Amino acid sequence: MHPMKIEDEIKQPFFKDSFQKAYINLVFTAGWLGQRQAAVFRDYGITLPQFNILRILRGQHPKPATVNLLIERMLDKTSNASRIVDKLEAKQLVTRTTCPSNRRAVDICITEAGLQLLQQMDDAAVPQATGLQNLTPDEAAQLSALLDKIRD
Amino acid sequence: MHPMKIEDEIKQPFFKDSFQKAYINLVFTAGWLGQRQAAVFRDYGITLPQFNILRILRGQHPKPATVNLLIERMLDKTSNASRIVDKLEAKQLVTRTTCPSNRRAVDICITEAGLQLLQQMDDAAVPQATGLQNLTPDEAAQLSALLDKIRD
DNA sequence: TTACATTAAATGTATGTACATATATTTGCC
DNA sequence: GGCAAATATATGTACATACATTTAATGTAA
Repeated sequence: MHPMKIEDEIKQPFFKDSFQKAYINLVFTAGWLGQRQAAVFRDYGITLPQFNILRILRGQHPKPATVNLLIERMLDKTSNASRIVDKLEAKQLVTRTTCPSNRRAVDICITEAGLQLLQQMDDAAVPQATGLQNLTPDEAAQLSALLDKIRD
Repeated sequence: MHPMKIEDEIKQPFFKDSFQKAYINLVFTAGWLGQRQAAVFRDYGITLPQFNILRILRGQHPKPATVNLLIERMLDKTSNASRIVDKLEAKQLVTRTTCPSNRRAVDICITEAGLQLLQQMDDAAVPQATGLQNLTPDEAAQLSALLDKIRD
């Protein structure tokens, strides 16, 4: 199931124009990458969004983070950080305590177990498996530039 | 909330390398585009996956499609076509009848109302609103080539 | 023809997304 | 102080994803 042009992947012989083709390719490839990543994370008992939140928390450690800070730094701003933290708390990878200085807010901290899990994944070079290995550094930069331009 | 480099979007001042940056940019941009599309579809009472299935069914019309065929042509192969068809059936945009020649399979057809909805969206140039307007045709082709290479 | 594997679709369960709303706390203004 | 607006988080609901399991129909081989 290796090299495949996008036309073959979705069995659509042609596209209206290069814009439609690029769009479909973009959505498809993002899903493709996400699924590969998810498969790796599954071995560690967490999901990609959970991993991303853990990573943010490690960046703050030993300082706590609030839900607001997590949302700010997440890739998907509209997702529900609160419920992702629920799952991490259930796995005892993070702790939740109401912030003493502002009792509306919640201080979220990564636990020792959480840090160990991330370390274990680092050691296995999991985050490096982004799946863009087929590009040269130059091509990766080109890709970033094109994507930035889309959102301008 | 317009031009923003990816560093600003997720408030991460720098990336490990151009691969990590391109990866994060790719996932973020795909989500960004998806959200814009979803907002447009909402006006028509359907979601993006529902729209994609309707489009496939129109391509087959007046021949029916099976669930298997839908999965083959969908962008996300692992999603659950059966349940997306449920929603379309509830809105009477498609019909489901067991295939006479193979009673395991189900013949799915787009209804007149479904065709009219798509026509209405065509007229409003909804599918054209892919959001890649900022690229030149050349850049769109470049983007497609890079994405194909990622999956090689 | 019965028995077993294969195929097509549906269903179950956990997770996440998207958006609206609710609850509690704090802040600012009179 | 008291009250309205703003803020921080949580909850509700609909939809979709991801993957395992189930149900029914078909194919195949002893």
